[in-house]
Amino acid sequence: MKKSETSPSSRRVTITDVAREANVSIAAVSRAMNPKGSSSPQTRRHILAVANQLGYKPNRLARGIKARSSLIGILVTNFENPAYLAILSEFSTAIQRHNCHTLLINVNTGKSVSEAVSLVMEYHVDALIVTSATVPPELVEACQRQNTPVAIFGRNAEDSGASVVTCDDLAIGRMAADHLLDQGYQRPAYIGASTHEQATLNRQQGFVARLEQRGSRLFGSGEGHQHSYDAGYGAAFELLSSGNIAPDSIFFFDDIMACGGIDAVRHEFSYRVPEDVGIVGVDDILFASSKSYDLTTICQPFNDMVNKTVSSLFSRIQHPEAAPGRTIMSCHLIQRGTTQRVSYSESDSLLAERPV
Amino acid sequence: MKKSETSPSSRRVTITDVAREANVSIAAVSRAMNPKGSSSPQTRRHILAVANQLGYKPNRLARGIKARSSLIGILVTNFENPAYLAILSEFSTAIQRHNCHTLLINVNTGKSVSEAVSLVMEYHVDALIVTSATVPPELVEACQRQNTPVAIFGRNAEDSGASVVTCDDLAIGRMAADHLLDQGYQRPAYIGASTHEQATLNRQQGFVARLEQRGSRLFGSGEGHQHSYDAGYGAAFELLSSGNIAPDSIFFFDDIMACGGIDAVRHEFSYRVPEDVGIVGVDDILFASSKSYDLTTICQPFNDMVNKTVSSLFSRIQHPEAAPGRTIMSCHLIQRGTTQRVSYSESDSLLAERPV
DNA sequence: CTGAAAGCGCTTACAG
DNA sequence: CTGAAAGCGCTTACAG
Repeated sequence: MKKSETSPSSRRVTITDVAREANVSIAAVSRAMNPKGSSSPQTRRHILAVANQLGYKPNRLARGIKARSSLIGILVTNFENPAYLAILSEFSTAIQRHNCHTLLINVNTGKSVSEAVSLVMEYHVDALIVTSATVPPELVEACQRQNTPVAIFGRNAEDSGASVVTCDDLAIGRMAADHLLDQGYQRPAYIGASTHEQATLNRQQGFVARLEQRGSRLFGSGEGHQHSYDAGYGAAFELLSSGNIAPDSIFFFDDIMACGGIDAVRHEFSYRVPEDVGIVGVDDILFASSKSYDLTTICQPFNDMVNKTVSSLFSRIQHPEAAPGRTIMSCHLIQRGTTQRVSYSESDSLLAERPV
Repeated sequence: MKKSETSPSSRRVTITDVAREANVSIAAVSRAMNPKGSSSPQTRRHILAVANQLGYKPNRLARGIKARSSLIGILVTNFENPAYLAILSEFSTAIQRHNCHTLLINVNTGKSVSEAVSLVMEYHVDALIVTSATVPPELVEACQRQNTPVAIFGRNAEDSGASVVTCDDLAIGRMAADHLLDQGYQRPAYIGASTHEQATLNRQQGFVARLEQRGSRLFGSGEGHQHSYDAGYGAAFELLSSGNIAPDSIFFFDDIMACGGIDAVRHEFSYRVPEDVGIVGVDDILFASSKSYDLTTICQPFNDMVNKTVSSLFSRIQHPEAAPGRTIMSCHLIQRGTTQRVSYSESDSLLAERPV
């Protein structure tokens, strides 16, 4: 106490200060601070009291050089999709619950995923989470060789060597197809995001396969160039403008695009939703349940996915030899106002007036 | 090369490996890696080549214990406000541009701001950003004594000792009042978020002051309990249900609440927006410019604010003695479809049928 | 410009 | 259970 009282120094209090004040070795302090260090109850109590009194907090950086850093890296690519705010919130909460912290890497900066990975490895993160992007297997392997388990969230990366937690995109596509057909829609279309993404292709594939399986087929498709409202709006506009066969329903890659699509349908063409055009999205973002959109959507259990990702990572930190697992979670469809049709008579349709 | 080739070890390559391979001291390597270390051009070139070949990346944790950590802590409290996804994205981008990284702390976890601060200090972050929350001045001072400059983003914290970058909430309130009055609305109301927040009170105060200054007054107010769609919906519902004087326009604390409000107005009461009820929000979130909401809003220049915050922090890292500055940015109103009225005749109003 | 050495704050075998 | 010592990977005066 005396020392720290009199010195107006800006020095942080270190383990040495605590050791001096408590009349023990720094090793003793280290052990007392660490739950699994051996320390007699009295000594530990005393040391902890002194540490507390001095306001001592271990320097995590110094600790990290020998032991673990308590840092979990998270690579985020999807800053346009509103769903990711909740996902990020859930991730940081889960990570903090494990007494670790989140090193956030924004991969939008024109930085490639590989660069981002190598960057984050400089901090010796204890684990690495990659959201909605794939990572070259060599890279994953390189991380794991350095005892850094990797998890891929929201992408069904086969043979990645990483833990994978995601939903089955084929199943999502089938679910959308079933629902639209069940509701009586007859000319379903698909609007995906970038065709560079496997997820876009997989949802389309599942969608188309199920349509054909039930004797229907795909009545058009479009592509946005990002996961955004504008992209969905634009793609829907183009799809419905093209003179050919007008679809009577659209399955969108995600909700944010679907919201753009709904607005294009309503405001550019004055078609009614769901009577003239049915809409299905994916994600159940906040605005999907708003009165204005009231969007039928396929809901991925994001919170469960996040928690599964984090817990699997921490168990791999404990058991480094364990093989990375794959978890495919199941989604469920939430029916809302954009797909109520069932007993809808074709003759009521505005679209029916157009040459089909 | 020979060593690293033959050893299948998972050891990371360290400065020692590079020194050995390049036949120089580790000090030489350290200097060569550091732009401001003195190193002859040839030596540096050679060392860098070897380092590169070996795939050497300095361990930032080890570096951080003597030098700076290159970590910037960011405390986030607003994971419900969609605007924060873009803000977070911009922050991480700006920080990465400075070759630093983002330590994200979620303060929603029931963790108080003070706890979060002390936590982040264990990582010896080079600077600390606090978004939309205030920090006790003692805490700020404690950080700055340890050479960690603090910035407060989006809250007008007077005498905080921290750098402050925000907008003037009083001015925002006045701007909303002027606009509603200019558009011919006569019974403006205010719906804020938690009354515990100074920002809520300040916007209301500016709003009311300007109304009265122009010979009008506040026709009711409400409170959501969070910054959320549901809170806005609920508060608007209550406000319009209460039998007294029905407001003909509502200024909401932020856009996400305003969107809830619009939907309540339209779907619970079948009032028309903007004819019966005008709506103004704040933030210009993505959905504010959607066709469905088309919300008049007061736009804070978030990107400029973020960049100003980051650059001011980095300049304080360079010049620790410099006094923290205050930057009050100016907002602008974006007029959209929720407030077009001007020449609107009172007799057309649905609301006029109610006893006023 | 360069190397040897001390040191940053912590952890972890190793003896006792 | 405890202390002395070595070590983690790096940086930074200090001599040369």
